[in-house]
Amino acid sequence: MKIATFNINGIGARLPRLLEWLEETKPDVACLQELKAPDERFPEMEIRAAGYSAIWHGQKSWNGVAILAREGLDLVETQRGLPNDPDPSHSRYIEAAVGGVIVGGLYLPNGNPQPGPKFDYKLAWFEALLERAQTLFASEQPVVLAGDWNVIPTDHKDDIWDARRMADDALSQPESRAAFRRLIHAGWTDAIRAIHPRGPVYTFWDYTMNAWARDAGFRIDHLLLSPAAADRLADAGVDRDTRGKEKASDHAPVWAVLR
DNA sequence: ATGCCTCGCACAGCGAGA
Repeated sequence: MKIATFNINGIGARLPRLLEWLEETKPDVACLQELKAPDERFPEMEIRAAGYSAIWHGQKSWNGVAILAREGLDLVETQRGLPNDPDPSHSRYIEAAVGGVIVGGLYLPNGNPQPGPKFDYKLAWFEALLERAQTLFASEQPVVLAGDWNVIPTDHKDDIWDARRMADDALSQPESRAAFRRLIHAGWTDAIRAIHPRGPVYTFWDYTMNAWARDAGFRIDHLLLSPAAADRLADAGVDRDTRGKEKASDHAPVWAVLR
């Protein structure tokens, strides 16, 4: 089963690219972030015509998450919004049981500028996610937490093209990284690094600064696997080509295959 | 140090993204 995550940066502007990507890469499950649309503007008909059922948690202008499942797979919502979400007005989490796997689709707050209230919110939201992750972990089911985590795990060139340029950014702060690392220490597996232990693997390239052409990117979109899911991990990667197309999102899709 | 670009909203230019 191939599970992907893709921050599309606007379902309205990105729908043609999204449909093209679904057709080309055929994920079984796709977590989407940054719909930037209220529930009633989710293009359910077009998604269904592409061969996918969907659940979504929209919001006007900002945030918004969805989970798509290929026809034939039962998609059963298990959570909408995080329990103990510090600000439920943000639509940042949706979770479903699909194909025997629990899939949590998340859009972690960016947190800039830091320090400040937005960074505090990022850390508070992370705490609520850690609680949910602990509950899911304890279930001993195969679980995949997939999304835009807005955390660059390390300063290594393998995760970021130039750590100094991002030193003051919320994405690379020690507090953000510590929260991410707590999941790794608790036994969650970073699918990309399990398959590609070394070498640059970027998932985001800024629209500005000619970042894509210079490969000035970093890694913030992750799939974290519970032990029962990690035992089945066969492959993982980034659909870099998607970032190079016209009218592309600034994120590329990331995926993992479970046996 | 700032803007570089893009999105949504709404129809100008701004907030937000990362």
